[in-house]
Amino acid sequence: MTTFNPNDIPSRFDFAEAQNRIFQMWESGGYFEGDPESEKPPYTVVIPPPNVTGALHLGHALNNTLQDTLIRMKRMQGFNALWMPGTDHAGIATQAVVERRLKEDEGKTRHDLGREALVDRIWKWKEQYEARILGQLKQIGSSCDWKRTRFTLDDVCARAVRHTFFDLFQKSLIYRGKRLVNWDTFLQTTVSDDEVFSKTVKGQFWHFKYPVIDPQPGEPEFVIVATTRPETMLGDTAVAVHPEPDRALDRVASELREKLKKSSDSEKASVEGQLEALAARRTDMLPKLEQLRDMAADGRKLMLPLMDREIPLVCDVWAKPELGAGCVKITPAHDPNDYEVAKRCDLPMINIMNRDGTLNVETGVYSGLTMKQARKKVVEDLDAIQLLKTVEDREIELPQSDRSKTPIEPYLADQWFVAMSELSQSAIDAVVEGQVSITPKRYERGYLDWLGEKRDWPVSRQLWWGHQIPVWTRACDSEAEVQPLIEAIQALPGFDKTVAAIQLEPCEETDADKRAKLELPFASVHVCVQSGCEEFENALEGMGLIREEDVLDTWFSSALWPHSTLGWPEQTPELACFYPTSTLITSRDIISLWVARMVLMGLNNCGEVPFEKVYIHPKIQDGFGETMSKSKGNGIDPLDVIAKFGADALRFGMAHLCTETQDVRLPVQFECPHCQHTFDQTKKNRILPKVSCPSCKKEFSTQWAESEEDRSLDKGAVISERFETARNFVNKLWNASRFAMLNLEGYEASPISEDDLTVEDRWMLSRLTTVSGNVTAYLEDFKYADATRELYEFAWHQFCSFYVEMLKDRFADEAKRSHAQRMLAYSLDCLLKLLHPVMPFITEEIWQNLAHICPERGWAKVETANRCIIDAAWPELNPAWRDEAIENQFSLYQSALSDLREIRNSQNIGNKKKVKFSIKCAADIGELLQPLGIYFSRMANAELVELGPEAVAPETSATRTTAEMEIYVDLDGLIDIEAEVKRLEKEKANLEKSISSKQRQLSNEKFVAAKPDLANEIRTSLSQAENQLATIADSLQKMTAKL
RNA sequence: GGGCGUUUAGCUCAGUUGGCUAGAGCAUCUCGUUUACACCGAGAGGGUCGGGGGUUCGAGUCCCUCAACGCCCA
Repeated sequence: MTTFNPNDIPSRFDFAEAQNRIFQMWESGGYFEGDPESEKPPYTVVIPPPNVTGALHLGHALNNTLQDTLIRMKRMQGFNALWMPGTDHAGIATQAVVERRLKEDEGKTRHDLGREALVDRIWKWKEQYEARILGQLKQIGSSCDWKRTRFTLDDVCARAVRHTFFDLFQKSLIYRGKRLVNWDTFLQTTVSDDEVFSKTVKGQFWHFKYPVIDPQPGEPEFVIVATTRPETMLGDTAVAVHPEPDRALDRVASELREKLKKSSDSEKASVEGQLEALAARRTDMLPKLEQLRDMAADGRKLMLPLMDREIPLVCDVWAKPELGAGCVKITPAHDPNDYEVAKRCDLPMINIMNRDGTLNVETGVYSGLTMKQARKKVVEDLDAIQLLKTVEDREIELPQSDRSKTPIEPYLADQWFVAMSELSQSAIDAVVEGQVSITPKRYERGYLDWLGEKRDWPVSRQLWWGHQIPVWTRACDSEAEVQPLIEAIQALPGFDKTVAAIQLEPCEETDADKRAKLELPFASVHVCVQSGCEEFENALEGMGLIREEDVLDTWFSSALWPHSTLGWPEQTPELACFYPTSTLITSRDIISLWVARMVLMGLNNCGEVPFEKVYIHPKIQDGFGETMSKSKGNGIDPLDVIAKFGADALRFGMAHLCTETQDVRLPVQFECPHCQHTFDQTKKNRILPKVSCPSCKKEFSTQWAESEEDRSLDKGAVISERFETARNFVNKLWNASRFAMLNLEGYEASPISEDDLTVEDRWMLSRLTTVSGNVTAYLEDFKYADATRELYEFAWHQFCSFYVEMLKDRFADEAKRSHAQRMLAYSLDCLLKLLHPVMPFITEEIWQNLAHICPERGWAKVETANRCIIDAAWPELNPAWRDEAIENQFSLYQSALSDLREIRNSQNIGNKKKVKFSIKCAADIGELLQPLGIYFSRMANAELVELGPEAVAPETSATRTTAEMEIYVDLDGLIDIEAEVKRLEKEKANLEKSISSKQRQLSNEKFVAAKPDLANEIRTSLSQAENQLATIADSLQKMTAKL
């Protein structure tokens, strides 16, 4: 071990070297570990598990910085802190990545591999990427208890999932039903709504004629319907007309008139045109629409062409009388709106599609065709029998799968649902009654509204990667089969209510003939099996029950995260100690998907809310106000920021941006790998595979580089200059500490008596007390920006710029040296601790360096410093040290100092030239300033020659005034009269403005009557300002005379 | 379409319950290497607080309205 020598400390913090070393020291020292046996009060945070596939982005950096800052403060405050880490298996996202890779590298689909082999591959992928993402979190400095790292698909979580599913199944809160899903025919899976994007494409709008069966005299022989998807007509089960076409047209017209009032001139013509068209329509079409409505009411039926199926004419508001023919064909199994109509009108739903997107047996001769082929044939066939009326070109919105980039087909499928009514209510109550608080409070509303809808939660996903649903099913063709089957199951060895639960799902189709035709069973028997009962599962399979292939929605396992990670359903010591957790920190887009579901699952499984507080942090956008994403090319990799600025700067920058109301805008720059020049990213250059540096003109590659040539170029980092401030602050702190250590030679710890404290010592103690109190309160309230602003201001502009500067004089004085050293060590100690939660690495490094010279610290009481800052005690200073009088005294000094410096600047007097000055002020003010008078010399190279009521202005002087003082700088032989006159004139104008505004206020009788105290304050400051004005006017006159 | 939020200096943001001449960082300009730090120090310039209306003795702050932008849910 080398001996520590402060002279060896470099002038810059080598964060790249220190970060890994320090992190390993913490981790191997067990500092991150929560102890379930501890006597200390617990404080728990569970990480929002990042997707295993994803690389870390700045949103993660922000999210984890905030969690780490909080958990580090709590750890220092003496809590038994546990930050629970882990990753999410992220169902479709992960499977899609691996499948795409399989396709690209080997030209295979998942079906070529089979379920087991594919899942095996995904696990391997997961191992690789999980290590990467956890490594990234560690680089940020996250003090998670890494030994406890969980994965939503590992054994512990799987047991919790299975246990929960079984419990809900048994309570009949899980059931199977039909639902229209977004079907990706390429991946052959459902896709959630947020994985569907809409694309505008050129398409056609076909108008068909459906014959009316037995039209009454005067009634039309055909009904016209229009569609952009002709092939879906094979699954039509009705045609709808509006029940009140007259009123519907009126409403549209009145909406248009409203719009006309508001619209600009350019829009007016188009709206007026629409109104006219509507009026014409009312004349032409309304009688026909009303007739159709009456026909529907009368039970008229239509003949569905090509299929020769009778379908009803129904009334429903989904039909839009203002559009097309005013009638709409209803295909319940393949259109979300039609699905709703079918539910309202009790229509049959005919599924016409196979899982691969081809048409099924329901479509007769069209069976086996793709949608595209079927479209062509349907149109041709209709045309052949003269039922195709017209075709028009039109732009249509086509839903696409975000994963496979292929069109989405709406599809009716068997799905498992969680019944939400009771569960939602419990989660609503938890927030309404205050067991869970959400910060900022405005997010409560979205949470409550979403839960209030109590929509059942579809939890099946047609994937292979995930928790396979633990239900075994057998279809029974007749009623007679059901009871014997159930009895046989109950008679199986080991059957027990704790092992298996049975549900009977009768077929929706009650007509036996139809069931036979559609090959539907009479009923399905579902058996849910608890975990760890493989023999029973085998027995079920022996009886012909087949396990459900679908897996659960990822959010199902995420919903259990706060308790599953602690070992539930086992009653582990961890669960007893750390549940409910304390705080959850996450982003707003998953409040309903994740936060709400955790609350209701926590209540269901544990009987207690999963966390007491939820903090929703801002989202990060680029300089254009767009969300950052890899697909836009504007995503900043936190590791690039760490490489350039250091982890502490990244963290401080993040926390500094984290304000209450605003999302965070972070202008994005490229950094040239050749010359390190940084320049703004634009919407143009951020999508290029290579960019040339405007400074050195050399080219570098970006994330888009694909060609061999582009990829051979060095890659440019995507960063943000916004972290410079934080990096500079890190450097400032580093150098202030370096200075301290260079001056602490011969340090001896011993208590300082209160009587020996100087004014500046008392000021520092007062400031430390105030700042530590504020920072603590801010962090407890999630006011990260306020906390970091306070620390920045204090550390830089008070501790460094004043206290350390003043200590320099005291170090030079042998008699004062030892005392000054002790005060410096003490205040630096406090400052480091306050900064540690936000800037853990540099504070740990300085802390341990400091320990080499000052192992014992403190002013009133001396104690041996903790070995590591990470678990040093959080500063809790005696509130009695807050001293407003001292802080005011200090600000007098500061304002005098800044006036002196301003005079130096405006008079262009070099720093090396010593000046003399006087301060004229009341006697009591003079007494306050006296002890600080010596510091004018160091900080402004100015000598205070006279102080007090008797002070007079020298013959040639520059004058400044404050409310309490007049400052005269003797400028004999130095003065730039013109500059001084200019300055005085400006000052005079300012004062006059201020005075007249005060006078105006005071002459306002209502104001003086309403706020007498405030009026008095203004009177005082008015008289001060008038005095200042008199002084300035006097000086101005003298100076002008010399011109 | 419904809900939430934002609009303050060239840029990114603060601005408590309405109250004295609206603040910070970066950028710009001027000066400066005095025993920590040029990733530094001192100073300066720069804002009719998105538009309009209202309440009030007094509005960046409260209310109404319009506009633009962002997010969430349909």
